[in-house]
Amino acid sequence: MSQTFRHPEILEIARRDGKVTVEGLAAHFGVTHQTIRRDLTDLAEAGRLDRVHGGAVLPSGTMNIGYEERRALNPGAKATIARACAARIPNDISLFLNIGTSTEAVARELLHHDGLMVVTNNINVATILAANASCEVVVTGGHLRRADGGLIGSLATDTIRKFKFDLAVIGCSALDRDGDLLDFDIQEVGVSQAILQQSRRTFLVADHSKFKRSAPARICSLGEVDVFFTDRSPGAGLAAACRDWGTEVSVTPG
Amino acid sequence: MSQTFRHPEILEIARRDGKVTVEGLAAHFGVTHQTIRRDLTDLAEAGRLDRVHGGAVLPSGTMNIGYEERRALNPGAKATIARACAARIPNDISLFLNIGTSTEAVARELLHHDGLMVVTNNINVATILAANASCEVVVTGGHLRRADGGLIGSLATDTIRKFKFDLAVIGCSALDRDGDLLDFDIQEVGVSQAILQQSRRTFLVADHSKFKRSAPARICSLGEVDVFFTDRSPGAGLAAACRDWGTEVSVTPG
DNA sequence: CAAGAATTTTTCGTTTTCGTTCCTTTTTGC
DNA sequence: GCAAAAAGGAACGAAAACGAAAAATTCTTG
Repeated sequence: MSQTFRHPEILEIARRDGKVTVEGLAAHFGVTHQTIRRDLTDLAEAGRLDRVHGGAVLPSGTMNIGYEERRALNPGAKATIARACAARIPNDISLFLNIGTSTEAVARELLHHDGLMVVTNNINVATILAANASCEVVVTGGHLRRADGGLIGSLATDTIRKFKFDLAVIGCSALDRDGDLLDFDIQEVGVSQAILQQSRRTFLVADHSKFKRSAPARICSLGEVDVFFTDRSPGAGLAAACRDWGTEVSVTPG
Repeated sequence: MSQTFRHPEILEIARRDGKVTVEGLAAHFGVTHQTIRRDLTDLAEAGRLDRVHGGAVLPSGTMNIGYEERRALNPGAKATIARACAARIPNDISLFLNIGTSTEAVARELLHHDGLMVVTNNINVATILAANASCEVVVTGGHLRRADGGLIGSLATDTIRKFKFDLAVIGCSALDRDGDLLDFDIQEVGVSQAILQQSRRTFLVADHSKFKRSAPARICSLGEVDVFFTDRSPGAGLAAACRDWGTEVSVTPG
């Protein structure tokens, strides 16, 4: 099979959106439908995509449906936040990425970084970063939470305690008015706290939908975070609190 | 390979833009297309870039192409062996599945089992079994080997030693005439040996293509395996040896 | 400076890609 | 069901890209 510039990009789009259309790709690349069809046929033959009428989709798709839907939520905002975050991550450092769609988006933006040593308890992050050959990927052990591909429990925390990271990039389920990072799962909270203990700097990535939600378990305060990447201003009260804490807030509207 | 000053810069541009064109590079360096083509050919041969018509792109990186090809090899035979193996695996036990396309096939056949507790150092197995809601999946930690999605190194062996399995289902890279299980990677051998130590019973799954190949590192002898699932008879000598060892051989032609 | 080596450019025939056309298959609206 | 519309596929020619080898240039090194 011959190679084209378009193939890798088509796969990238497919991974991002879960599907691609002949129409959309033809417009995107400025080529005819026939050319796109040929590309999709090639990729399908190589088993990289499943062909459907009008386009193609990712093969198999074992992942939880709810999770896929959640991932499709705010893709633009998430990607923008992730890009801003990735831009502040230097090459050649050790890095932790935890569970969450936002951190997965960061992983996707790190595909062209060099010399990273990434530890993660998120099986999706591991799969994404496997594509970056210059990146060493370490997976913590743990019980697989099928809702989101997270690895949790004592196996995960034990492994994390064996490392010391230059930087941790974490997500959370909710962020309340007091500036507390919250999560639904107490086990995941334990993992997150272990991460914070073992890292020199901490970035939080969370889009504005997290402002409104609530969750039962407290991870830590925003004050313990070095930079908070989001897509909308968190409100006057929280902004003032962040100034006091010395927490930088990076707002990049999607 | 000739070392021109252009090579590093081409790679830099490729990493920045994700791709490079013959046209663009020729203009950038002020040389002819032919010269750029030679550079790209060199870089592609060195595995630093993937050549495409009109230029080159960053290596696709995703799970080694060789792995995808390997998975596509003998799919029928692998599935048949896996089915025979899965039929001998009871419900409600603890189970280890290690690295390899054959064990992945077994995982696929276990999707309808009940109450399993599966530990694996294979990220693909974890993804496959995530679809089985009645199955608890535990992932060992470890360094991600992008060639096949395996998790290896001391993190993996340490985690394995924390468990005791009712059954281990393992694959191997090669199986020689003396009945020794072999592998290419010494680290993976360490993991496999740890698995054998921690499990009460052991199943080996290996299609006949493993009979002809060789590999440098020895895992163990077939004698330490309880049941050997394959698709062709391993030959008179080995069959006799298995009888002596008390190793059951299950041949299911694909 | 000159011979020799290495690299680049030029040239030219071959291969690949891509748009166009025409027709078949699948989906959709009634 | 049936017909219109959308998508798919095969074939062919023009244009672009490729690769090999000869010719020209640049770079060593004595």
